[in-house]
Amino acid sequence: MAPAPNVTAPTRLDQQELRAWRGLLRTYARLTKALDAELEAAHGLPLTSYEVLMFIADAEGERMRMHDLASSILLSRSGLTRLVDRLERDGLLTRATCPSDARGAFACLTPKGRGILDAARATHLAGVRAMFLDHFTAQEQEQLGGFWERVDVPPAANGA
Amino acid sequence: MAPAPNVTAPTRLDQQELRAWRGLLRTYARLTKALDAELEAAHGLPLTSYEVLMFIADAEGERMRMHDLASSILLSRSGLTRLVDRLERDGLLTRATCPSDARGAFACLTPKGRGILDAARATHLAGVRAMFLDHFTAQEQEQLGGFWERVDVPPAANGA
DNA sequence: ATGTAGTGGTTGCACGTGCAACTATACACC
DNA sequence: GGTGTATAGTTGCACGTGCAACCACTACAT
Repeated sequence: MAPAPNVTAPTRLDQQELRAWRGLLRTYARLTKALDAELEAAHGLPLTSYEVLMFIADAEGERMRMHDLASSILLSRSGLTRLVDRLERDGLLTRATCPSDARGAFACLTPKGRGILDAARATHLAGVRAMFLDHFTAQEQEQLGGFWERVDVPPAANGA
Repeated sequence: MAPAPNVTAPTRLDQQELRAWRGLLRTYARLTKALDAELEAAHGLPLTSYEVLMFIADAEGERMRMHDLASSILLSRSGLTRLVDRLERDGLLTRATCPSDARGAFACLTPKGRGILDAARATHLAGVRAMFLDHFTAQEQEQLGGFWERVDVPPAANGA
């Protein structure tokens, strides 16, 4: 009912803003829920556990410092501690103290962890593609990547 | 429909897939966390509570059925029950039984709830714009909306 | 009317998470 | 060498959430 979609109502989101924003929320919620369920069903592995294993597997020496791990998977350090506890209990990884810094601890992938991860990775990537990536052309994926980068400026500083 | 990028490594995401996918995860995590903190700091209102109030406020008669509310904000029904408990305790809304169906309950906005919501809405929308929407042109927002719609086909059926 | 299935909402319980406090180690400075 | 500050990781605690079981009511069939 208005010629100017954006300017009319600063106290409301207009139609396209709404679609862009709530779509993101919806998509994230649905995808992560579905992918988590899929992974859990196929390998008894929650999504967060998968992410930990994946990051470690792709790191040099198949081990990572707790701190780096926490920031990689966007989890608090305490949250990671418990998560690693569980994974260690299940034999998917072990802790090792860091030789150069006695404060630090490594989380190291075990062969069992590697095995489960390899299987889970196939499932998960297929899921990510089927539910998300395959809906876009290569060019659109590129574009999406650029979109995220734009948004990802931490505090201020929108470098013109 | 691309000659190469996708096909190379089925067991890994290629660079652009990675950017498109992990960017989504990152963006969602960062934005919701920041927006939640902002809202909490400014009005003592967690993001989920805000969403409940917002949906109710925009509904006819400023009231909504629990079930509809739950699906709107992507929360389990039990989760919503507790959330509404809290909001009711804080006087932001009240429950009312449905006259036409005695099983049903309405969640109704109170004047206090309306007041807080109005204030919170300004904060939140400004945040959403500053952190997200303003990084895109109107056309790009439109495009994003289309992207989400594509992904949002529930099970199969990718209607050509 | 009476029974049966289905739906709306709430409760018991367990789980994953974050925050703040704490311990242990590293590093800078005097 | 000793003191103070920062950092790595873990623990106590409380909170929000989902699942499954449950109750209340409706709708429909007999």
